[in-house]
Amino acid sequence: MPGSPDLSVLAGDVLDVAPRLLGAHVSHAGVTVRLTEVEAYAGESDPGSHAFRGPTERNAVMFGPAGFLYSYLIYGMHVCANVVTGTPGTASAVLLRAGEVVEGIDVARGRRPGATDRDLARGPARLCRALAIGLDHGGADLTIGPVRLYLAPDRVGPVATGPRVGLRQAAERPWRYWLPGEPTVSVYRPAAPLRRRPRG
DNA sequence: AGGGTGATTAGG
DNA sequence: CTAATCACCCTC
Repeated sequence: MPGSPDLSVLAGDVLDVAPRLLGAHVSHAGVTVRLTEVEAYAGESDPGSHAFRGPTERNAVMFGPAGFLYSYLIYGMHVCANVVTGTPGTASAVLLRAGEVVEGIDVARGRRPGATDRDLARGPARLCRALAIGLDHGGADLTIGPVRLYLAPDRVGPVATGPRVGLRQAAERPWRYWLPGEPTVSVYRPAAPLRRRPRG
């Protein structure tokens, strides 16, 4: 259910905004997902962020105003989606890591053959697949569409935090946020160490 | 536990 | 141009 279409809260600090996105709804092309897990990326001050080394063609939208979509291709196969936050110049964003399909589940099933309902949007690339979010949607205004974001009108209960998934840089920052107890929260191994440690 | 896949980026 | 890297998912 749509909350407020006013996304001005996204202009705040990304560490405040990220947990507020839990419980928000993302809608596109017949499917709606309720977010259960996100990660904060703090732009040029964050070694884990795509914007750490400054503006490039790919990350340009992150340097713009809040409320736009940053989508990118990872490992030659998968698309991941972020909501741009903060004020122009800050380049911060929130990665949409997982959610529960609350609308259009038959459509989502068709896009994720073989997946269980729990896994339909469990993981950032799976979430994009279930929602049919592609690279073309990068730069889209989330208040106008086609991809729409509806913030949760009220507080959503307890929020858990922990290290972000899959990063080798700044892996210790506890900037992953999720709704504890939700079955749709993604679970993946931490990033592999650069070199194997000597046995011990 | 291991492999697929191709854009993006820095550097010569 | 080359080579390294990569905010992942699937299958074995």
